[in-house]
Amino acid sequence: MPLQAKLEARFGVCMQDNPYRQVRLEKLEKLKAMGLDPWPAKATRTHGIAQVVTEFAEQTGEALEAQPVSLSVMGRILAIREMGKSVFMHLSENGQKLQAYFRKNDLDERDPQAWEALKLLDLGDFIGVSGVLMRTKTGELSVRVQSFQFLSKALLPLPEKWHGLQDKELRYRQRYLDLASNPDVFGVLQTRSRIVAGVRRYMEEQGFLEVETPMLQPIPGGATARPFVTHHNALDMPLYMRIAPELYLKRLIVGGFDKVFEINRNFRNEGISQRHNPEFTMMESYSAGDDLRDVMRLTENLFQSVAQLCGDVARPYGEHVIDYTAPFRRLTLKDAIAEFGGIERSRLEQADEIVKLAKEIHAEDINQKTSGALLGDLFEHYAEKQLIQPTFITDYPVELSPLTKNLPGDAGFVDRFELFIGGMELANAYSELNDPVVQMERFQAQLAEREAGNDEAMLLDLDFVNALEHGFPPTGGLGVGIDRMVMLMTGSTSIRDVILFPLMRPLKPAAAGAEEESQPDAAS
RNA sequence: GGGCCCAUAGCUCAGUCGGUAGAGCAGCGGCCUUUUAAGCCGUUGGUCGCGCGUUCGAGUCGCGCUGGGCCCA
Repeated sequence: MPLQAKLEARFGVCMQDNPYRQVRLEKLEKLKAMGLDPWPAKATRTHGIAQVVTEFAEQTGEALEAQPVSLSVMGRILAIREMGKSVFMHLSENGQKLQAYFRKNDLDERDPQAWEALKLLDLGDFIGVSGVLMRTKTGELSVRVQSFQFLSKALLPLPEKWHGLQDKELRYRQRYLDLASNPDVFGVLQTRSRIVAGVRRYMEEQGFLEVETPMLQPIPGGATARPFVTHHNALDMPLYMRIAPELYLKRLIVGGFDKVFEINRNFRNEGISQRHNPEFTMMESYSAGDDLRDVMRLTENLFQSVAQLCGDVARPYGEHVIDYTAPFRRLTLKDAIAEFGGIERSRLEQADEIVKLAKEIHAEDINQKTSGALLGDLFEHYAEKQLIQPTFITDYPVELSPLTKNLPGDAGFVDRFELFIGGMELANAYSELNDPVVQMERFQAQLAEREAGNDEAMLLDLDFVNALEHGFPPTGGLGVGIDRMVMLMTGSTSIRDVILFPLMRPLKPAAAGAEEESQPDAAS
């Protein structure tokens, strides 16, 4: 597929050569000659198509004849079936379809040139139709059109009506065409919006207050990840796109809020995969007075509630059916390694045995890693992908969790869970570390790691420690990956299918133009 | 980062053993006043992703590049 040429044909210098566009430009001229406005400012209508489809779903043809319903709707033309002196079209609006039925006699009654104008309609055009509802022989609800109006003349054709747009690259690059021609895609992304609304409603019902904290941060914190760097001109300082809102949300707890949450984007400068997009959406919450057990209940009830919102607590995903009925299974990290790796549990208590096991799976940098970090590698290798049904993994090594409270009487492990579903990490939660002295020690350990070359290790945020010094109540914190939640709920295997505009590499170094623009800006 | 695969008409896809490129949809011209991927007749449309090579001859074989997909780490 000559993608470059195609996109140039759509956007670039060759656009005038597109024969489809030429034909439509000629139709456009005819329209204008007839005194019609191809792009009027407003559509006059009485109903949305979805409204008509649901409101009159049960009305019989006889009922519609006995008591005629006059209405006006607008939609995009998705199909035209011409039959001599009558024409059928499917109009689409917001993912719903309604048939329009044009008869020459009907149109002629109102406007002698309407039939001629009808022939200037193309697939992809938006029109408004006014008429009466009817049912066809086969029972399809239709508008018998008395008059119609151009609302937008499309100059380029939509993808094929039956197969839609299949090429994944084109689908992601030109999502508007994907949405316009693939009803399933439209449905998934519509469901995403409903899920986000459902999460928000659930959190509010639990007494949480939605807040907004900085996306541009001078010190990126709250997670171990590489940030995107940007620059503030007026202050002449580097700023970082946030990798997590955690440290700011916790400041709000210090400030006296008892239950807060935020649904927003995080940005991590790492690779792209079926489960990773550089910008992704998290719901993060903190509730004062709660510990990890409370957060578990909050989390499992959230997932159950969202699954119900999507239709059923048992939802298919790939070859599995996932049951979101709370409570979810609880399993410690070590028990998970033992269970799924078929490993003697006692070996996981001995540092030298852990090293042996790590060597067996060819873990990286074994010599530089602590036992705790190696346990993390063992878990990833043996257990993660096996965790299909919702499972809380608990008791994480402290090395992997610098912001989490220790388990009582155990300096090596912390009171944290991650929720795994469908082999993916869906949520991450802590009993939040609220001892400022220990927090400072943890930051210093992270700095040491950074010195040793780990550029994902956390940076010291002194103001955050200062906040803790003023008193931070026991708090349960939670982060939920919204994109992955939508993947599970909609049966999508790639995160790109649940993000409207996933990041794509530009086709050519066309960003050259953008660079030229930004440089004088940066210099000013 | 490693491996495998894909790129042919606006879209969806064929293209055999290397012999000057095809279908359906869409478009254009006709016929058809209840069609449903409407149907029937005719017809336009190609930098076979880009480059180099092998060959008398390359969509097809080789190498490189670009973009994408899948699997693995």
